[in-house]
Amino acid sequence: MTAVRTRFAPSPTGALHLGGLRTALYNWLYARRHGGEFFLRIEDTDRQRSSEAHTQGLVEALRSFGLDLDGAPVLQSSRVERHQEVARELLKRGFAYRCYCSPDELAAMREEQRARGEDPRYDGRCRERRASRQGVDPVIRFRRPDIKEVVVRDWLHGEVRYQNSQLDDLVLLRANGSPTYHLSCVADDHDMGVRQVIRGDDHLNNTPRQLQLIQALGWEPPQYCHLPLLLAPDGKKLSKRDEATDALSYLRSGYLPEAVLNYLARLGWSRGDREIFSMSELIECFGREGLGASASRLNPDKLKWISQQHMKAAPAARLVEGLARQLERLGLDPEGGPPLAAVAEAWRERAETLADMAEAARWAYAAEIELDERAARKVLRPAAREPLVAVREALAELADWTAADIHACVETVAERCGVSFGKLGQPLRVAVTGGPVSPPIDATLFLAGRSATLRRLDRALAHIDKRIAAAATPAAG
RNA sequence: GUCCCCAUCGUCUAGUGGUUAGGACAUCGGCCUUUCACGCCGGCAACAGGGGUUCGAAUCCCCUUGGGGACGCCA
Repeated sequence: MTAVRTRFAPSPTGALHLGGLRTALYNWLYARRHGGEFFLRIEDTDRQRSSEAHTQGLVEALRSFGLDLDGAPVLQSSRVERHQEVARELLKRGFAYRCYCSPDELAAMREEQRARGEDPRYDGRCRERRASRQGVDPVIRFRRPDIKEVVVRDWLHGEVRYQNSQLDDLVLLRANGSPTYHLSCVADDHDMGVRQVIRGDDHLNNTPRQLQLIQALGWEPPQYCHLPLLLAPDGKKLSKRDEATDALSYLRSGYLPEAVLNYLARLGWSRGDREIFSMSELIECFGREGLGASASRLNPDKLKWISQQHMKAAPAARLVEGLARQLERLGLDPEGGPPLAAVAEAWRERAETLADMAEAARWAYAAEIELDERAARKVLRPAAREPLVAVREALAELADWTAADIHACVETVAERCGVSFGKLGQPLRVAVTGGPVSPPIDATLFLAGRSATLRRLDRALAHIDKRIAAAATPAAG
């Protein structure tokens, strides 16, 4: 049995984006599924574009989604000495050489190649060079081995063959001595003991080069799995500028992390007809057999549905925690209103996200509500006055403010006034919540609390009276 | 341009030579109902095109088309 050690290796040049999160998830799931280890490596060898803030952001983002790491994150930049050592080793053993070509010279070379209709690639002009060039710091180039083809074995793509002639002598160390991607990636994976490299499809073409390097170093290559890319809903490439690609934005908008992960897992992976997975079920079920090879588009509607399914199943405590955060975002104070757990229970089946939940529960926490004009016009009409007055009285005298008692009370009043439950319930709902939509009326009044209920009923009654008065006075004009 | 990858309902997908091509989201009807939602029942909807192989292809092979990726002293 092979040991399982996976890693997620993003470069800290921006926030964690959805595609990256999915790659991280698959690596994490595979490791957890097989009792292996999952590492995070920050590929920050390009100091220009990397930032400390982004590194922190990536670490925190993974934590927010519950993808726990084995060991501390590895900063690639902290390993340059090791990379240089590997490069020197290659140099010593003749697998690499110093190249004195200037960037301008290389650009000119590529241009000529293109003009001649050839593929632009380094022609190896420094391969046999002995002498150094005055005042020029050389780069170290890998000496591509002289074999006819390289075969990449991939979980998803099977055997992918590359003609050696398509590969060229890649730069291992820059003129300033810093390592480039291929070198550091290969060296780090080896040193970290990574056995499964699960990464985006955009790396498939890099793999033959890395394989050659690994071979020259006499190391054991890892298993490869190149995942298809994620596309925007319109089928276009996911743009980094798009807000919807920032993984954390989904948490901010009130999606449960496990819902986002469930959704992402199912984009490119399946297990029969099953759609909903808890995190532990995901770990239990995840496997390479279920992986698909074609790119998939993001579908916000499906995400919402999955989110709702998770809202229905989530432990109350998780909902409460998230709801508190969302209420805070809306500037509402949970202290003044009903218990969050009660609100969460009332809405877990009718909110797609925690943000929806908070927004829908606004009336339960806001000091005052605003009457929805349409709803008020429709149900707060003169005919509703009498039943509302009656129910107000009955509610004021109710011994216990419980949902069951409220229900009985409303039912009794409706009967006494000769109207259906709904005919009384809807005006009541609009009076108390301001709008036409809320949980069942008994739960709604219970959540609003007695004093707010009575106060708002009085206001609604006043509203109706104003209407009656307006109708009595001939309209001007 | 060269190389590489991919291709089943609008979307996510099941399917691995013989199925009425299944499920889910969305959508459209209906039921339930105190509003909304949940839930339940039902409808619409797909094998990109063309060649092979085979008694038989969504499944295997080739070509075309379409989409994506890679061709850096970026990662």
